[in-house]
Amino acid sequence: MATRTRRSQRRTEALSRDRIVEAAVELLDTAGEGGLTFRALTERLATGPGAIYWHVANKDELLDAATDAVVAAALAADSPRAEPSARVESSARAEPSTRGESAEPAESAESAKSPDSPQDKIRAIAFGLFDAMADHPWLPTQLALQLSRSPWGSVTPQIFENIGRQVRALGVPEGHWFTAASALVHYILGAAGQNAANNASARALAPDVDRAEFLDAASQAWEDLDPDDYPFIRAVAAQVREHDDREQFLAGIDLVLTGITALHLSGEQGGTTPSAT
Amino acid sequence: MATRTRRSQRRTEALSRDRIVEAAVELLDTAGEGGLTFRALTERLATGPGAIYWHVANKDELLDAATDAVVAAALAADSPRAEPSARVESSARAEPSTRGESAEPAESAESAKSPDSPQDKIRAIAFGLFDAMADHPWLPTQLALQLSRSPWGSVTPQIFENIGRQVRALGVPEGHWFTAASALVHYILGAAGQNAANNASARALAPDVDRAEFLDAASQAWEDLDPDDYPFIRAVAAQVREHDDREQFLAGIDLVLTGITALHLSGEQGGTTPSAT
DNA sequence: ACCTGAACACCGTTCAAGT
DNA sequence: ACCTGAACACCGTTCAAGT
Repeated sequence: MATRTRRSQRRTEALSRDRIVEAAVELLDTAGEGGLTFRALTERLATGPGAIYWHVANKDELLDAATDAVVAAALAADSPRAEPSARVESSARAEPSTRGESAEPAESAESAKSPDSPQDKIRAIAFGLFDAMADHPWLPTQLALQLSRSPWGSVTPQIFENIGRQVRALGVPEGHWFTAASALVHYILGAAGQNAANNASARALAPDVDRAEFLDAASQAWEDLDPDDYPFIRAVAAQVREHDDREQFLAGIDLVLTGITALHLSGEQGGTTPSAT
Repeated sequence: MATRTRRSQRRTEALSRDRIVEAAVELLDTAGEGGLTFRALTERLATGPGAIYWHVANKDELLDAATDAVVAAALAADSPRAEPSARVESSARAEPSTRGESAEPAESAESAKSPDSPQDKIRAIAFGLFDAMADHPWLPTQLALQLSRSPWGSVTPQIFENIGRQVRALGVPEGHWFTAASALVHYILGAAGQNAANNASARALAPDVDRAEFLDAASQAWEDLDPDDYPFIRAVAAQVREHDDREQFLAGIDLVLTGITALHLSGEQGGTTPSAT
């Protein structure tokens, strides 16, 4: 059942790489990672496999292109105007604690009260990716796969560059640029991906229950672990349940930002690498 | 050529789940991610597919078991005696800068000079995973896949628990346990995986050149990017080339540790989550 | 309880042939 | 230049049958 063939458009608009990628994203969104096959794709696009292979080298390239497109859209979205909590929908209470709480998060000397400080821009980028992963549950996996296929593929540099510019704007000494940007990128990708995976799993376990209810099921799995083997996890399980995902995510970012600021407050002459530059 | 069937053992020892997992790991190590097929497995174990399916539900479960085994070994290795730089081989110079440099990395009040401070233990766990990924290039990918399949699968809790205990030992207030442990785990997994991917790709590009030479090729790819679109990446590319991977990895960990310490120096009453515990 | 191996359904990819 | 669609090689998984 289901799988309504929306092929009613009757051969309008010729096939193109962009249309194929677009169809691939739709297929991934609706049918999941396993739903993207060349047969499903040919059916949706009303062609044969050969037509697709004329525009795209192979499936990996297609997946990379789909990943690229979604990430690029996420990075572009927060560029004009940062809308950090625009999508917060059900958790509007995230706003008050979103700002200036948690251990004075690293406000740099100069651009502290500016509406778009580097910190704010970093948070905006992070939430852009966070939301993209929530919208496209296959993104984290594909991101990881592409990263291991070709670490200098198009996506990683995109993210790294965007974060890196803000790190530089933060006033971090050049010797620490790579370390600081890496720490941010890895945290953002990892935490956002983890969160997306949590949501996907919870949704799978309990298809149509309320958010609160499935969060219950999620941390329940942690609480079911043997208390002798996993005392720490058991201890944080309850904590996790009570917390808003976005709030938690933001707290982690601010933690890393704090570390970065502490770094460049300490020594200008390149701490970790005495022999560098 | 190659593919020497080491099946000369002549049907000794019966089939078991452990033997299958062991064979799977060997296959993954030698033939890569695509090399693990049920046909290759049956050949190596001299049985039929049915025999394997009696011990293992499906391929995903087999991959999960292989991942579990390798991660468990990595986590167990640093438990008795921390040997942080035991494998450093070519980069012995990592030692002097490994300690107490870079922005005073978070030495907690009490157990500061102890041979096995929580910080040291965290670093040991991190390098255990770092080395495991270097030995098993398929690990990062499988780790990511398992994470998105079932976030509460056996591996994540293992890592989280190990790191978490040290976070607690660090004196972090309970309200920040999850945030601190998350930041560490995500950085460690992300950075170690990225590094492993870099090595794998460089090895693929230049099969048997020296380390220095392939690092060249690696950062070369970054330097080839359009300077107008990627000014930041171009700027750090040279920096990356000159740095030792393990040193860089450690610097990131210390950065996060610094952020964590700053966190709990600021306020004991649970910064991010006013309503928590 | 544990293993065999032929068979099935499905998938990515190719390619001679058309327009 | 762009598309068609039958065909190929390969893979995960099943299952009736053996011991």
